[in-house]
Order: sequence, then C-alpha cells, then structure tokens
Amino acid sequence: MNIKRDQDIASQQLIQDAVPLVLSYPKVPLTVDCVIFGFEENKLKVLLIKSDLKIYKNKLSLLGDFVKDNEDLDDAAYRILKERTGMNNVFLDQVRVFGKPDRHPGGRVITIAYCSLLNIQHHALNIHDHELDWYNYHAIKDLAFDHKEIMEYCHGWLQKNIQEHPLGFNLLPDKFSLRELQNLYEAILGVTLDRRNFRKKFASMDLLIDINEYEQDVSHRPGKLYKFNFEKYEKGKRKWVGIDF
Amino acid sequence: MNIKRDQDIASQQLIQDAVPLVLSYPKVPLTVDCVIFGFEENKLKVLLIKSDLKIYKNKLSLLGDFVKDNEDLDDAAYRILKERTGMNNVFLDQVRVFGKPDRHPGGRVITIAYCSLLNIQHHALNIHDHELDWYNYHAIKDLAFDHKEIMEYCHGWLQKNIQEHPLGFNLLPDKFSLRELQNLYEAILGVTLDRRNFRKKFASMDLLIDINEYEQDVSHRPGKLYKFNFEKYEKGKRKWVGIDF
DNA sequence: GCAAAAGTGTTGTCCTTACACCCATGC
DNA sequence: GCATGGGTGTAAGGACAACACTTTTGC
Repeated sequence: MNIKRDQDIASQQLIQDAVPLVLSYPKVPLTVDCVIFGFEENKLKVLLIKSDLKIYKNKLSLLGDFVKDNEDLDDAAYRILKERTGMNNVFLDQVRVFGKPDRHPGGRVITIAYCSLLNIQHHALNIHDHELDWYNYHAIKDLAFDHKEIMEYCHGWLQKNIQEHPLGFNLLPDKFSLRELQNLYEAILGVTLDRRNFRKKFASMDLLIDINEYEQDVSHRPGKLYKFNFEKYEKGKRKWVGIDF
Repeated sequence: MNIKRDQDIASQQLIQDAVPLVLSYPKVPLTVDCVIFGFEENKLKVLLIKSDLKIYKNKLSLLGDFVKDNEDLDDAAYRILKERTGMNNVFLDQVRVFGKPDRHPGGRVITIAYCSLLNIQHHALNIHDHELDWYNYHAIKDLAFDHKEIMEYCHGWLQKNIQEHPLGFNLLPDKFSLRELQNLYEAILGVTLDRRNFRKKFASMDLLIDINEYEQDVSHRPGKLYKFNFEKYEKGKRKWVGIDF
C-alpha cells in the first residue's frame, strides 16, 4: 500500500513540470476528414455529403467530424465510417494533415485526412440525409472547404499505393472477374492496360484463387471469378531494394 | 463604398454559423517534431536534444515545438529547423501525425512528424545547449515520449523515398564521390550493394555531373567527384505505372 | 450468325544480377 | 613494393511491352 502510494507521489512529482508545460501550449480544433472511395459500374466513386454551412450551401463535402477529447485519431476516423456507412472492418489509412490557417471559414481548424476503401455492394447506403451519396470521382467539380485538394491528394496516394499493395481488392466484391479487376486499375490510374499482360501479371503473382464459378447474366461469354488470397500475400511480403528515379 | 460594405455584411452573415461551430469543437495542443537526418563518417545521424522534463531526465528527444496561433504547419517545422540549426533551404517533408491520447505525460498533445535531411558539413553546429548534437541512428536506444517510434517511422519513410526520389543528395556535400553516395545508400537501407552495378545504375541515369575533380588527402587512388544534376532531374520526371506487390 | 467480351503465347528489348581483374595513389 | 580502394565489362536470367486469333455465350 505505502509502496504504491509512494510511487504515485513520485510519479506525480515527475510529471509536475509536464502538465503546466502542456497547458501553456496554444490549442486548436482538430478534425478528421475521410475520403471514402468506392467502385461501381466501372467508375471510381467518392462518398460525399452536403455541407451544413451557409457559405457552402449547395456544395458537397467529405465526411468529417471533430476528434473527441482523448479519442485516438484512427478511432475517430473509424467512428465516422461506422456512423455514416454502418461498416466496420474497412480499409482505412492516415494520409496527411491539412492545416492552412484559413482553410475553414469559422476559424483555424486542423484536419487529418484519412483514405478509406470500401465495397459498395457490401453496404447498402440506407441513409441519404443531406444528400449523402456516391459521386463519380472524375465528375466532381468543386467541394466545400479545401476538400477538393484533400480528395485529389488522397487520389494520388491511392494511385501510388494500389501499385505497390493489393488495396484494390477492398473495393471489389469477394468474387470478381479479371475484367473487373482490370477496370478498377484503369479507373484509378487513368490509363488503359493490355489485357493479356495484365492477366499474365496476376497469374504469375499466384495470389488469385480460382473458385470455379462464372459470371451470371452477361450477354457474352462469362468470365471466371476469383478471390484474392490474403493469407498467401501476408506470408510472402518481401522487402524491395532498388533505385529508380 | 456601400457595395463593399454590403459585401462585408453578406459575408459576415454567411460565416455566422461557421464561427460558433468551430468554437464548439474540442481543442488540443499541437506540436511539430522534426526528425533531422545527417550523414557523416559513413554513418546515418539524427539531431537530438536533451529533454527538459524531469520524467525524461537523461533522455534525448527530437527537436520539436508547439505550433503557434495561425502559423502554417510547414512554417512551424521550418522555424524549428532555423532556430536550432540556423539553416534555411533544407529538405523537409511532412510524414505523419502521432496522436495517441497518452503519448505526452503532461496531457494530450498531437504532434506532426516532419522528416528533414541536411548536410552536416554545410552547417557547423555552434550551439550545443542541452546536449544538442548528432547521434548515430543505429546506436540510439530509447528516446523521450514516443520519439523512438516517430524516428523509426521516419526512417522507414526515408528508406522508401530514397529509392524513388533523389533525396540522398540533400545529405551529401555538393561534390561527392560515388563511394560516398553508395555508403549513404548502404547506411540508410542497411544493405550492401554491388559496387559495379551501383555505378552502372547511376551512370545510366545520367544525372551526375562529372566536374573533373578528385578526392584529396586519401591514402589510395582518389575518386572522381560529381554534382547532382537537379535541373535535368526536374525536367525528366516521369510517371511510373506498374503493379508490384 | 452476329455481337461482345473471354481467353491465350511468342518475341524482342531492357533491366538486373553476379562476378574478377587491372589501376592510381600514399606510405 | 605493398596496401587500399578506384575503376571497368560481360553474360545469363527475368520482367515487361507489343501484338492477333480463337472461343463461348446471349440474342
């Protein structure tokens, strides 16, 4: 008992200078904004909602909210996803902080951009309050705040990362055809790819599981369906060394 | 006059809902921490300083400071560099936010990690207050706060980025030998590279300017010195497309 | 049978890797 | 003349890019 109490007192003394130090720092409001990508009808989509603010009336914005007291940053981003889409277990990663002093009309607000990838089919968007909906990435003209800049930065991040990591599978149904996979890459990267080379590439990686099922209800020869072999990928991660610029 | 005044009133009305919204947000102290890498005697170094806090006495920490009211985030990072090293025009990039609620003993503090690369020779470290000095990256055991984690994250960031962009030249003198360049890559990546292939690689890139000077005061055949052709690099940037994971 | 997309192989080029000997300098 | 690191070439293998025809299905 006494030992415990002594330890408490000792640690109180140790942090006695830390608390006033932190109290002396300026404080700013902190938010999280999620750039949530989806893929449907061969189009890259982003989940957006109408802004509440008068100055941005009729403009759309990213899904965001302030970070609560003592809430972890990643938790805040997952909370927003959960509140807006009802989904857990969604891919999400911190991308960058945006903190220009004038980026918010109500005063200084720092925001942390998160990029999220989700499978539209797995999640029926029930709530459409404030015009919450999926919008075609390439058709979005402008957004509230600096959200267009944030969205474009996250798109660049996605373009880079989808080439180095198997992120794309988060946007597809469990079962997908090679054509869908290629369409996804083409939509995100804004290029067209050679079909044979694309298929060869994925065949040689040996990370797709042939489930012996075929597309249904297509008016042409149906394609085979595959699943992604997440386990094998996790085991085989390699460290790449090379110099290329 | 009246038109201007009407506009002012109109814009006041437009932001009238934005200001109370922002005022309603929780506020947190925000700091910037710089992981400043240098390279000397074929060793990767980091600039560290003794922590002020009692709880961390005898521990080293990164160079950091709070972000001032209305100070841009990048500006804050440059300010810290300038105050501590006297240097401007140094490579610096935002890497990630660290915001675990308990990462600071004095209460919640969010910090933005910046990675900076600087040429130790260009900057004589005059001030050594609080044991401000260069420390060997690989010999650092532990640091105050979560700074070890931040430092290691930035090292990973550097490893990745030095392979894709010519960042390494920020750590070298204007004139350098191929051996120094290779030592730099080996120190950062923690690998050994084949000398002939390394030289061929850089020769084929054609981004090194042969300045027809040689090393001095070495006890062996002196190596040629080169400069990096920043202009040519800037012009020739290409967009890479490929799938590799 | 026609439209629409699936599926499939080869070749040339380039990049990467592995590897061993002679050269210039200081001492 | 010896120790130290500088400087160089080649051959094999693997990855990537370009390119055209046959197959299956729905209508």
